[in-house]
Amino acid sequence: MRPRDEHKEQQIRQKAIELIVAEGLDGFGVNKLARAAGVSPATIYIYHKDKEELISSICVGVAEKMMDFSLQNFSPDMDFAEGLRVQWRNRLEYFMQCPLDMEFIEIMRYTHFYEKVTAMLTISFGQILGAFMRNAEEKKQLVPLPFEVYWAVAYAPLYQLIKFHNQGNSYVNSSFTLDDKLMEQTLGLVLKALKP
Amino acid sequence: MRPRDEHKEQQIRQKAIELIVAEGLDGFGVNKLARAAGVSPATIYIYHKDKEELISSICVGVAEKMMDFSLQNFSPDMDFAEGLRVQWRNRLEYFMQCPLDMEFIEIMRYTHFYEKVTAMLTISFGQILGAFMRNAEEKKQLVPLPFEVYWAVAYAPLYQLIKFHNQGNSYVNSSFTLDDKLMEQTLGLVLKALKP
DNA sequence: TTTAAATAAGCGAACGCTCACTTATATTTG
DNA sequence: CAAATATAAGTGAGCGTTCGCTTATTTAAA
Repeated sequence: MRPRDEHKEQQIRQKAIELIVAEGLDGFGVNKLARAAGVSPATIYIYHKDKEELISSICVGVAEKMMDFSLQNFSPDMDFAEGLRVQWRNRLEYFMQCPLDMEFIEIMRYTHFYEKVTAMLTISFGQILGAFMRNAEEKKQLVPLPFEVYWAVAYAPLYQLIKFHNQGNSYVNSSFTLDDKLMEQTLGLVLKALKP
Repeated sequence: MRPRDEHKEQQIRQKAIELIVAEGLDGFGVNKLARAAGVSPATIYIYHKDKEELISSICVGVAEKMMDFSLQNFSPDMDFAEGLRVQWRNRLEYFMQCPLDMEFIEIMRYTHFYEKVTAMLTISFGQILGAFMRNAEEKKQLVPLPFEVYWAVAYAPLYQLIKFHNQGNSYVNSSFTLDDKLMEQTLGLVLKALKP
């Protein structure tokens, strides 16, 4: 039996992300991908049932990687300010290291492919971060809040900054670069909002 | 000369939004749209140069409508807390009245079609809200901040709540509905973060 | 150790179908 | 009639997917 060339599957996944980020979900095609990855269209169908499953599996793969990354050096028992800072740092570092992954996920977020990702995140992410929130509340380091309100205040600002950075400008400034100082300044405001 | 049936153009725009929200940008086609709107494909090309321009113009139209709506009863001279509350209320009301528009814009946000919208928003939105921010700073009702940091803290949480509402759940709760009380609670936290 | 059968990877070419878009024709107004 | 709208019926291009075949590797009988 001829063994798989793992490099080929890697190429397929990598080029798929690049193509979708560059040209969007429309404009992405299996034949185009095959040409870009240097394989035959038929080869793609050895690894994936169809186009749907191909995109889905890449989506879930990237999301898993991102989740693992953002929980590095993090524990739900941490003090609130410290734990939130670790997560902000992790997300920022991931986005700096893998900007393509980040853009890819943003594109997928509003497609039906993302439902599977949400299901996964709910299980792994939700449990850990739910515990983190409850612990912080018990230690009186966080005002008691519905989870959604907490999440919206605690994380949405960071993602918005990353969005501004990715598009390179905001509604008033014609250029914008996110750095550590800006992140700390924003995190400071968020902590001010959430601390009792 | 035979006059245009304006109802047809309206139908085309409305059904295009419905189709894209229901099936995503891929899965959206001119022939499908024609069938849904009850016109011939060729009729669409009387009103629009090509598919690109069709989507673009709908996108800009919706964004303009949304922007006008969110600036109702608002002036850059308003007190900070009051002005921010008016904007949050307007956005929430718009989203309650036109949930399809909101989902449509969210889908378009990460496509190249959105560049024209960003350009438009930068001019109209950015100037008014930039002025609002500077005024609030001068009145000592808002801590001095880079515009992007201000925007991320002031608006991103609301959009995140709307996102949770649209998808009907969050990472820990299996159902979520955004209402006035939750909005006020979140706005309270945001104001706490931004006030000196 | 040799070698042929077995098996899965991999490929180029093409299939059927849908796509964005056009053409030829009819309809409806001033 | 003149002129613009509206349409039914296309068009070629490109899509996802499959087919018939070759290649690389393992297995195991001779």
